[in-house]
Amino acid sequence: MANKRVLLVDDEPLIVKGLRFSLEQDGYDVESAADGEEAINAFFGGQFDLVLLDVMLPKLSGIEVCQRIRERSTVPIIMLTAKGEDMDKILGLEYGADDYMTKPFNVLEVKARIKTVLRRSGASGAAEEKRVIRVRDMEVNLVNRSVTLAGKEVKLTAKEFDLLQLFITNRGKVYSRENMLETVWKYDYLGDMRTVDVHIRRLREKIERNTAQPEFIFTKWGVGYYFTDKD
Amino acid sequence: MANKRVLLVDDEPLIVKGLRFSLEQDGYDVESAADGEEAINAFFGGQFDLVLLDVMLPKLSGIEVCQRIRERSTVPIIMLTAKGEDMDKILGLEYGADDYMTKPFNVLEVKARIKTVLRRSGASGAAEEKRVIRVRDMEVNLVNRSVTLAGKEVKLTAKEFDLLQLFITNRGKVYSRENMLETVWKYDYLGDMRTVDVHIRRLREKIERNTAQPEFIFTKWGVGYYFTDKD
DNA sequence: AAGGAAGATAACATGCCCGTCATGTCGACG
DNA sequence: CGTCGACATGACGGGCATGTTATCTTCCTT
Repeated sequence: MANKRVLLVDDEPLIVKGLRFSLEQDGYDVESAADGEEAINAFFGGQFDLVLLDVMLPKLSGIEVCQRIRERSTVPIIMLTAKGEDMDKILGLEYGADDYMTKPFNVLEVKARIKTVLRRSGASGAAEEKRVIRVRDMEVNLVNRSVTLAGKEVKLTAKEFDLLQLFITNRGKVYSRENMLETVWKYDYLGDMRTVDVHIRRLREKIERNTAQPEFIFTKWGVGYYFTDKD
Repeated sequence: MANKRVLLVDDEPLIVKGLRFSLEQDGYDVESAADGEEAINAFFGGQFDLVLLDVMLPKLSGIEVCQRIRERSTVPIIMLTAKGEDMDKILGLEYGADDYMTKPFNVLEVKARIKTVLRRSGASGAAEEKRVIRVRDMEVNLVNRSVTLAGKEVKLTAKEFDLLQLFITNRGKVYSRENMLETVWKYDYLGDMRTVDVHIRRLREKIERNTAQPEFIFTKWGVGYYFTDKD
């Protein structure tokens, strides 16, 4: 099946970069536009399954773009709004947006919303993904956000679960710390890289029987971390 | 349309009482059973749209009951498990449960899970409920769990949002403090009633322009609180 | 085998949510 | 109109999630 095509409209290069990277990782085809006019041209010049649309745009505001698109299309639209921006009418869907997200967000959130919106619009297409992932005696329920190890529930914090989800849904893939910060943290996070180490450690303490000899999350020296289901 | 029928199986009267009350409030018909044998008899003696099933039961364990039901029915089943109980196989759905919840839970959670499971099983029946509720210039998005007031986002904590959700989806209904503790708090909460007052206050501070003259959440003297959309 | 870089670990700091308590204020009713 | 009980408010403290820093350990390179 062809990849889903996403039109990403934002004038902040940082956001475009981060989202493009992660969405392409997930098998979306991403086209981007940096202002309202570009967005309109791109949209009507192509075929898209979803539009991610910043509200505050040069030339033509996201709301206007949204309305213009809605005049001729029912494509799912997710609006991106800066915190504190006046969101009247967006949420109420008067302009036809299907969902919105407040900046700053993290990429995992965006991906989750995209899936929800696509599923709701019926255009999901993608085979229904696994809700429960098992690796040996670990079970991760992505709906519940719960984890059991040998049948016993393990309590993870939000970040720990996000990390585990990233790893377990991309087994074998090595993630650098930058990578993880880009995906699991909000995109405006500018803190220390060691933060990742510490979260990995805490996660390991909860899911590994022996943190010195992990069974799930491995260290790739000089690169980052990865998850494996091989013994 | 006829009410959804729920079979509630648990041997702890406190749980049965609390869930029964809240579910009936929401328009479910609730029948209950206190042990495994009763459960089987009740189930095959009637018609149910959903089963809530404690794992630890006298006479016949919840897992056995689940299996027996599955031999002849695909009714949605949500298992209730005590913390730390061995959940192998339950989550993996080997015995055919559709979801599970770890005790202690709060009633709002249970209701949310019930809706999800019913929707998933296609038996939802109920008209798709509103995802966004508007009262004057307040918008509450139950999917996002976000609230805007005159277009500006208001950040609520989990409990604050739960309270608001309870109120706004039952406008005009007066809730006593016991009532709220039963619904929004976990059922084993045994603390002070004043706790409710404080949460109401904090919620008011965020959504009321003037807490002394509320527009949304009113005090019913000697009884409790209620939400109204009237001016 | 030694040294240095990278990772693991421990300890601490901060911020937020939540519950409790003490005190202030208000509303119902005699 | 005064009193008492109920509600509102302010302040405090515990607990948890998260991030930072310092120190120890391990692994790779030479």
